[in-house]
Amino acid sequence: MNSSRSSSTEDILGHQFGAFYKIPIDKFFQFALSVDCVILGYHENGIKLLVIERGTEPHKGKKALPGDLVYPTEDMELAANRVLKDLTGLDEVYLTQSKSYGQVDRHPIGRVITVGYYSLISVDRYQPLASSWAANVVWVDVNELPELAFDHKNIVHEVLDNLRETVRLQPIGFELLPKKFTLGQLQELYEAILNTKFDKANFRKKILSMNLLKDTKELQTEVSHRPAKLFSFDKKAYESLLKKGFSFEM
Amino acid sequence: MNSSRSSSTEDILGHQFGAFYKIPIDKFFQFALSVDCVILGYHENGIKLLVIERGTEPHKGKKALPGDLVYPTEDMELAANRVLKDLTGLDEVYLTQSKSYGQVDRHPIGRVITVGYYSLISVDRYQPLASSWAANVVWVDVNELPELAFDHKNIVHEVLDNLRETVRLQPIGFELLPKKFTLGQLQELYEAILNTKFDKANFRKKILSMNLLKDTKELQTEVSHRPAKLFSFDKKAYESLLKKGFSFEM
DNA sequence: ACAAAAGTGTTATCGCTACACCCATGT
DNA sequence: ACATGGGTGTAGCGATAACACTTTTGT
Repeated sequence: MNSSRSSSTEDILGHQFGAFYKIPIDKFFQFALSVDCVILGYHENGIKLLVIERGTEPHKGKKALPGDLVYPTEDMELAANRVLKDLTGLDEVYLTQSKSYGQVDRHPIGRVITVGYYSLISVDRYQPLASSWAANVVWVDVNELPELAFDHKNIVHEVLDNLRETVRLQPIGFELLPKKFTLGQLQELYEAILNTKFDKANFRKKILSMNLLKDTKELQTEVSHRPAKLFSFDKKAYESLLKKGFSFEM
Repeated sequence: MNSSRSSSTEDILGHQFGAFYKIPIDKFFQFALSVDCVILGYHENGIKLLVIERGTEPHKGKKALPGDLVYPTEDMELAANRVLKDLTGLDEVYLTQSKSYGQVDRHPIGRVITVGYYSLISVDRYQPLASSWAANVVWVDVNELPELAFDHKNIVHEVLDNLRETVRLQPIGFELLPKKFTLGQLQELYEAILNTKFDKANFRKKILSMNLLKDTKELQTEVSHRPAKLFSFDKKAYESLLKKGFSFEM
């Protein structure tokens, strides 16, 4: 792709500030790009993060976000999907770009820019792949994070901040639940993310009044109390409401 | 910094997926990194974007976001500040990272990843620098965007979406106004960003009830109607309210 | 019978909307 | 005097918080 790149001192990129006049353009093509995935799930009333244990230096033995270098001819979104798929077996899940991190000294081997991605997955769909590194994968509670390699702690915290904002304004919480869920589960999920308590009656009235949930006519089974109705998120309804100016808010 | 980088096939970075086993690590250090700045101001009841006209190919003659390549030893936030300072003479203004853009084919010269930054400036503080390229700098209304080079239109639109969300949840609108402003100006600003109308009385009651504005005891001058009080944003008050669990919302 | 969580109804209050009205200044 | 935007008060409505209560299942 760039084998024929000019290495003259001309301002080929057209940047206006003269910052790199007289500096060969090749000198700027020294960066590597990686993606790091913040994969979140919901389990046992808590938000859980998928981390791997590093087997090599630097930061050997520490927990880290799953990630990888991006190939020079690979779109970075594709790379993030690749990491996610390799690790969890899942694709077609919620996957969104977060921030980028590029401190000069963040990686000992050279200038590596990393782009954070975050993914919300339904834990019941997750089956760790039977591969050599699967043994190193663990879920940790986001309220009890271990020490993480590189600047991964920053990445996670910024994602969680972002999630707390987004979950209030967009119906993405459902990504963390099974297709069919009870209102109780939904409420507990919101309570876990936002670290609050809601009144049961009021929570139900609010969410049901939005007409975003479809009653599946099924009931919970194998619970030692009154079984709850199972609902599913009605994406079609949401999209048609959006067009009419509806805005989700919790 | 990376002149001593190993080019063995070892998995030096410790990535777990085997994606690049047998591929020399050097092959991954072929990216360039740039920053592109979405510099927004508020003038004549509209949100304005600072663009430059490109003098060189590709996209010669088109309008583009001001940006530059990042030096291999430069932090990208620093690069964004550099671009902003070179162009507007301003520093210490609101400058935040937006998304990154890395489509394989987004730049003809090679694999250039760009990180979008956005900045909110008070137009009354802006003085275009007297430099050779200053003549190519223009403000355009964000509702009447010209064709933009590269994927810059995407960048601008994502920043504006982001701004509309953020301005409702954080008191950043003030960055676009002079230090001292009237409630009328503040209301017009919110109306311009969110593309709505507010009731004057209600807007005032809401914003004043937050106790975030300091009455400067000064009045507007040279207006042909009753002069308005001038307020300033009380950052101290905001920060101490934050600690008590206050959350801004408009 | 009891525990445990599902599910519902009622009331009081708070906040927001809509709208009417007055005020100070320049022309 | 009038035009213009600044600035304020209030009545009514709707959403929400708080809380009590009933229902259905398993043990």
